[in-house]
Amino acid sequence: MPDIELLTFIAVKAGLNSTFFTSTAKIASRFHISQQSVSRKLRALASEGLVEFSSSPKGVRVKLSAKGASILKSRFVELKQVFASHPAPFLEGSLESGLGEGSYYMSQAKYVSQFEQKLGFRPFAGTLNHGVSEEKLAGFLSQLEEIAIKGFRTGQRSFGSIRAFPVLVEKKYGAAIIFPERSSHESNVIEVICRENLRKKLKLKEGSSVKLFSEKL
Amino acid sequence: MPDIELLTFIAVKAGLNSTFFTSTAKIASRFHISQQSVSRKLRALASEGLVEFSSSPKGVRVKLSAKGASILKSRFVELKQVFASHPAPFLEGSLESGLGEGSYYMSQAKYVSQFEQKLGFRPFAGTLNHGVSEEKLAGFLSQLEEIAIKGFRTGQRSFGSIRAFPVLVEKKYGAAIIFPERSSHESNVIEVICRENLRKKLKLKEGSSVKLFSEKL
DNA sequence: ATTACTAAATTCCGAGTAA
DNA sequence: TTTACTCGGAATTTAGTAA
Repeated sequence: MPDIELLTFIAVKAGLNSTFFTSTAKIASRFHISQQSVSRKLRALASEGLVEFSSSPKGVRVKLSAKGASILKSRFVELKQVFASHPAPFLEGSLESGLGEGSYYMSQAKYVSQFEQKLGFRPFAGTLNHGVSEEKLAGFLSQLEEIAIKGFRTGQRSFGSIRAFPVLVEKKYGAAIIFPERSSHESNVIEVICRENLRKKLKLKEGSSVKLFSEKL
Repeated sequence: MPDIELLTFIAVKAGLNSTFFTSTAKIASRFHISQQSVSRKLRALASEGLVEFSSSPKGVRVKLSAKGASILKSRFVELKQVFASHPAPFLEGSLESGLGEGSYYMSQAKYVSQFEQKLGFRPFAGTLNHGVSEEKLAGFLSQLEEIAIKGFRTGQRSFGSIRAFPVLVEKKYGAAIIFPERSSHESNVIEVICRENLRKKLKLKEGSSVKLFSEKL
């Protein structure tokens, strides 16, 4: 595998189209490796066709090749995908059947009172199961406020903490995506608690499309 | 030094904020190295504090740490400097003779309908062959949006995918530079598909100078 | 001052395998 | 199925130098 570190260094110093004159020793001290290694690595990049390279007792002259540039470009595009993505302003999903574990939480007063206090609404007893794309979910969640709902114990059992992300269903109805403590975030199905009985109010049935919006609009 | 390849892979898969569940064997086959090496490298990333990592007999769960994200971010900024610096606002070239392979594509309905849908115009049947400097081409392309045109099969043969980069000819006419799947990008001659018969409209002849502009003006 | 060869030291990798 | 340990061999690095 080509030494991307060094290739990137050359690209930054020389740009895409110009040559760059320096010495292997200078590059070596920049990377805290030996002069010999830089010499070897430069020749390796050249033999792979990633740079044009010539050396003399005066120093080395290096230039990115088209192939080298295209390798770096593809890495740039990858990282751009990570850092420069514009998170969607809403998350579209479809209603799934089933009540989900969440319904049970709604019956626990210690959860409900926290929801009321921290989310600003008292949730309807049922929850919506919402089928979404995992990838879009991650991007959408990253722009939401995260609210911690504490766990507690009753005589019988312990209830774990819950992570809640406030959203607006169809830009209107106060709601929150909830993740019980140990859930992985990797499901295609998320649970949504709502102020009202949205299943009725919006006449939802299985497969209905539902959009969740960020509250920051 | 940390394994940036793997770190980038994790970033692309998991994004900045979510966890990613997979197995060391899957990652291994992606990179063509052994399962053992992936295991070792993941633990190395974790011990350097670049990822949060846990493993079980079910698989591995990985998440980028803040430190890991910042390392990738700095590499992103470096590459941005290289590719997004001062790209030429246009690409000048000269009309070459010949029809090019592209003309044939224009006769394939499955390509044409995709062009129409994704590029926003139905291309004229002919293509322009445009002689340009390879170096300038790379820089110019880097600032353009890239649109994927999918390949397909007919009874007789298969047609590969095409990469298309929307441009404006002479700041006016909707067009796109196209690269058939296996072409190398390293030719001096690129093919341009246009909304109209520019050869007539602009009274072009062989050797005529033509300027392609980025659509983002 | 350079680059880069040779050889020794070091690191890295993966097959085999336990848990 | 998993992960990850051991260990022998492969690959990489660098010190010492020649040119």
